[in-house]
Amino acid sequence: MNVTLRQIRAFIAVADLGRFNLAANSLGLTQPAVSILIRELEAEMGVSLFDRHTRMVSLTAIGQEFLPQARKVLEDLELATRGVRDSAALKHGRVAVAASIVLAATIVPPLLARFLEQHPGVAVQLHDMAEERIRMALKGGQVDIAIGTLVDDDPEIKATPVICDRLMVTCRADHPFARLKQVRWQDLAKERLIVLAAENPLREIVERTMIRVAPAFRPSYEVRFSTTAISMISAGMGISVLPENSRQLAPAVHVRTIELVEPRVTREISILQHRQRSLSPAAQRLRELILTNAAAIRAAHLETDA
Amino acid sequence: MNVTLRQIRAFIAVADLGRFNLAANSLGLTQPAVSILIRELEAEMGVSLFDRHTRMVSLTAIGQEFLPQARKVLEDLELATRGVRDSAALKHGRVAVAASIVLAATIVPPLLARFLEQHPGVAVQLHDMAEERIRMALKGGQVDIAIGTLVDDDPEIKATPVICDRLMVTCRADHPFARLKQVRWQDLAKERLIVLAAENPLREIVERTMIRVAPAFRPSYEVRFSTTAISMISAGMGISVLPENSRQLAPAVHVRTIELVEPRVTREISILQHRQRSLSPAAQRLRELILTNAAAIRAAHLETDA
DNA sequence: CGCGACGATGCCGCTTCGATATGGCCTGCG
DNA sequence: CGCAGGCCATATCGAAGCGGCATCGTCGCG
Repeated sequence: MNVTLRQIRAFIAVADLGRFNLAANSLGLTQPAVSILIRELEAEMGVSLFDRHTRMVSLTAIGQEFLPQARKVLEDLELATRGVRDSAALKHGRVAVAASIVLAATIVPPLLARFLEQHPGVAVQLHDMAEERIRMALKGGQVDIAIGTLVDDDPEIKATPVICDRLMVTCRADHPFARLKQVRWQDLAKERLIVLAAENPLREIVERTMIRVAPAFRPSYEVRFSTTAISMISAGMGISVLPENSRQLAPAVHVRTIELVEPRVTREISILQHRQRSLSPAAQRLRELILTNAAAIRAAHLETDA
Repeated sequence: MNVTLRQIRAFIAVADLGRFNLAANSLGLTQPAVSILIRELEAEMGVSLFDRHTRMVSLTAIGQEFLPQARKVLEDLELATRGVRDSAALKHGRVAVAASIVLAATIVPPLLARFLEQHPGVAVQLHDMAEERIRMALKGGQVDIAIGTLVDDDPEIKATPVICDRLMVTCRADHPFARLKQVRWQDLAKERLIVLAAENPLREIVERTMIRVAPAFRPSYEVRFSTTAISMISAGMGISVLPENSRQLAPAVHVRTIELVEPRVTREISILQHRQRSLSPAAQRLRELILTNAAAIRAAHLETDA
């Protein structure tokens, strides 16, 4: 059994048009070609599908039964391929992107907004999650791409750097630091420092650096979310070391961010993706958009805050 | 747009088997051929459907989306063509059916008549044969289906019950029994009983029952065919226990059938078929027709006789 | 570090497909 | 009643598509 699509297309055309040569025309073939296609199909099925009167052809009972089914097969195929093509063309499709809570609240939304503007048919899901969970979400396939920091190299995950995020001191406007242009890490040793919970990759970075300039130093508070840290700063409970981006989370009036030097510490924010899995067209496009726009968008944001 | 069935078949095979060369094997092609088919399909759609890691291939998100739809198209096509082919077979097929001599003379012919009315092109053969030979005819493939009784279960034969046939006393109109509504088995003990030959399954049933109510009883005559038995009854030589259906064989004026109780004995008449062999469309259709019509036809027959 | 498994690619022969030409049949018209 | 015009079937030939073979590149495993 080897019915071909060409045979079926010919069958439908002849059934619809009632003449072999008309059908041939509509298929861009010649009449003998159609004749042969129909003959093959009939041989395949072991029945004649058309009654050939000299003046025209008409469907046999069996042919009539077969026609709607043949139509449906062709339609379904058409639909399926169009679905795929549309996904490819970003007319629809979906992309799930993960981002740390801070990034999901700062630089990511404008990027997604721009993406959606260009591709309104695509469903975008933003999963904001703790940094440390991103890796698993990528591996598990819950998200297509992620925006975040890769602390240690993972063979399964590919990272493409997008922007560099400086670590800054965040303190209240009435704190002595607030009037300085720069603060050194060792200046932090005398302060009450609010740090993030141990699971957060940022904590690791802060600790590694502090240990070099003030080995005996102990943080005063430990919180899970940057937003909490900022609230505490705002309440005068201490200061914190946070990525530059978090500045956008702070109520601008009460809190200041000051450059932190000796050493300058940056962390790379990258687009993360599973190394083996290829990106869907939508994800692919979003990735490109992020790569080309991220710097600009970030710059714009910091400016408006400053 | 010109997706071909070969491409789709290749796509499904690769998706299922996870390797190009395995898929190629299952399709009866070589690996490069499959490679090209997939490449063409992907080009057609404008997306890659598989991620090729060296060790194996896996579906992309879009591929996963496409797979079930592709499957459905192929399945629908398969179904449609099979439908047509079946219809074709029903147009000029043949079916051989076996039935016991009694059934072949009573309920079977009207069923075949109705079948032929609906499917005039089908050649139907009715093999009337002794009950005990039916099983071999089925196993040997001489007949497609049979109508009869399956005495003991046979693993090779599948039985679908159609109607229940009561055992009745058959006697001449001037016999004392003829005026009764019911006769008990033990009443038979004093009669001259005509029984069927030992090969006939019915004989077994009659004997088993009689032995319980009259252990010492011996039949007076033994014949091979029910028709013979009825002729003998008609000649006043004795009475017999026969299935209700045989009544139709009796010349109505001279012979009566009376209900036989204590116990009521019935035997199931089933459609028999070989368990392994699948039925041809014509046989399949005949089987359905018997199942839906047998009861009605039998009822009609008994009524006209009564 | 080399071997083996797997997919991609290039080349060649064959099958298949379709166009052209032609023939047969029926119908409609003169 | 015969001829002309549609219409489908058949035959032949050329082209293209398809599949097999050989080979290459790559990655993973021992």
